[in-house]
Amino acid sequence: MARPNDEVEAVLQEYADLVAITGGDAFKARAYEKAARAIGGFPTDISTLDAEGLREIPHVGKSIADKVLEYLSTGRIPALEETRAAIPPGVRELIAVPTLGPRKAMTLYEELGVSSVEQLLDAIHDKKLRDLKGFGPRTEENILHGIDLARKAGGSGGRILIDAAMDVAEQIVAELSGTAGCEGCAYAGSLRRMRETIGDIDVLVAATRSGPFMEAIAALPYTAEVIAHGEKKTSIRTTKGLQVDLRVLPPGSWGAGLLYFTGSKAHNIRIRELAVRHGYKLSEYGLFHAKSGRRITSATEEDVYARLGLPWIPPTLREDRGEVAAGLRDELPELVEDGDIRGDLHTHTDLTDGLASLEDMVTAAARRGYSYYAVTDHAPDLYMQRMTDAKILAQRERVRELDGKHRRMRLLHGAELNIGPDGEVDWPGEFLAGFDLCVASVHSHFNQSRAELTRRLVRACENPHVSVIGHPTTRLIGKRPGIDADFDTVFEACARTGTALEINAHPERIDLCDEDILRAKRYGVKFAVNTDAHSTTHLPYMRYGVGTAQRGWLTKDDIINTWPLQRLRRFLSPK
DNA sequence: GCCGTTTTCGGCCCGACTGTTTTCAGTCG
Repeated sequence: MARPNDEVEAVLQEYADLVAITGGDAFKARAYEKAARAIGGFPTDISTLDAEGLREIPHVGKSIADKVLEYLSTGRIPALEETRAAIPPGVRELIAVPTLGPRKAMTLYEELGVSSVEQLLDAIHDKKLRDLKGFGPRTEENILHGIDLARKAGGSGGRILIDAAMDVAEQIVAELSGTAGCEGCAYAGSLRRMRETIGDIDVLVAATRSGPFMEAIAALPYTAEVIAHGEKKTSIRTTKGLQVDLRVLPPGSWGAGLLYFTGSKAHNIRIRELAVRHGYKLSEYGLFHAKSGRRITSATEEDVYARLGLPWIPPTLREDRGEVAAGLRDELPELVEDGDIRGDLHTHTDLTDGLASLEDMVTAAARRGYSYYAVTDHAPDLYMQRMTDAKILAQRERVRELDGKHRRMRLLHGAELNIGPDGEVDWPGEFLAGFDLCVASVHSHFNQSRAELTRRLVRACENPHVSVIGHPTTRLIGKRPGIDADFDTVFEACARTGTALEINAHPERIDLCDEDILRAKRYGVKFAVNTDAHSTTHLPYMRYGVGTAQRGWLTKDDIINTWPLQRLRRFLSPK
């Protein structure tokens, strides 16, 4: 089930949309949008807050706090229901069509009575849009195209997994970097912030002449369509339906441009407000004096932040979750980095469902420069893996033989236990004691009650041999929601028992996610960033786990697989 | 509707591109 925060976020966002559609005060609509986002991302369960507590959430004032309380106690907000009554639900559906916004949607409804995508298609077919002011033949085409795209994107909201976006972005950056006149090229946007899914890719180029880059991107083999083509910006759609926006900036504007296009939007608004308070104006072209219009700086992100009294803020923190305030106090966390990771603590081989042999996995891991590496194949309770005591003990022999043979990397022999319906795991304590570490994860019975799921995870934490809870929510992005356990209780149990929570770096999982990490950290939990690699090609997924850990404000000390082996072993020893 | 070391009123981030316009509204990020 959705957290109350998510539910209220959706309700407030709906109200914001309806205010915009009905032509209400645009600032009021934005106020509701801001409050919706703030509540959705707020770490505390809002159903536990009173009016005073609610008003401590940014952008939540008296009016919205009252509406939230009303919603939480009655499930209704009269003001919202009145507005709903005036506007059929299908009208709101219209603004989900690209190129259709609240104004056009309302014109369609008022003038033609259109209140669904179906009716809109009929109206276009009957050429009824031709008579409307502001609607021309191209508008019709764009709407038809937009409907088509929205349908193809389906329920995923058109976002793709981070690794797929990263592949495309790195190819494009390589291509444009090699184009003559390129003085800088990088991807920005949500990809640079390492969000778990990516809506579109933003690529920046620093150059004095933009033409060659606009032509280069339009000519890429996987460019299916040029959506917009201008002097400063070109947007294309790839053959896989991914939108890429290319911006070419004067080299002197690089820092301000990179800052602007990295976002997030909420972070940008925050620092622009800061700029205004200093008597400046900040745009993608630089930081300017508001009055004289004279440029102060824009060459690097560091320069721009510094003039606003801030240290450089890592992109993964730029989500308006307090990073600006922390920066002003010089209290930004020293974030974990890729190079801090000393080993991977959750990996598989072809002894169970992995694709590569033990030797190949170990060789590939050593090549990554790890100082230790754990092999954690599935245990017997996942019976399709056909694990036996004899097989895992034989594997242990081979692991011991390989230990230290590859660039002196130390090997840990472990297992990924299955957390059964009652919280039990595969082997009794005396057998588990033979492992260097045990990861324990939920693999089935996802639909138990909240109480059962919670008790199940807590019992696993209480097992003295379980050191890490693997992919704690078991979600698969775009395919399966996470289990409905009371994770605050689970986090508390992890902290109490000294059990680490995994940040599973597989792009389909990213589990825990950034918001869960922020919540868990407040309980004093430790984390393990693991790839759950089933092949050598999965080992590089570590970067997505580290990015997610950064988004959760984690430092080296929070993450057990950045620790020296001795300290790690102490953590892994039976509790 | 929210917010406040210039303000409790009067602001609210800022700019690019498209399509319909002939000076600008709407949408998007």
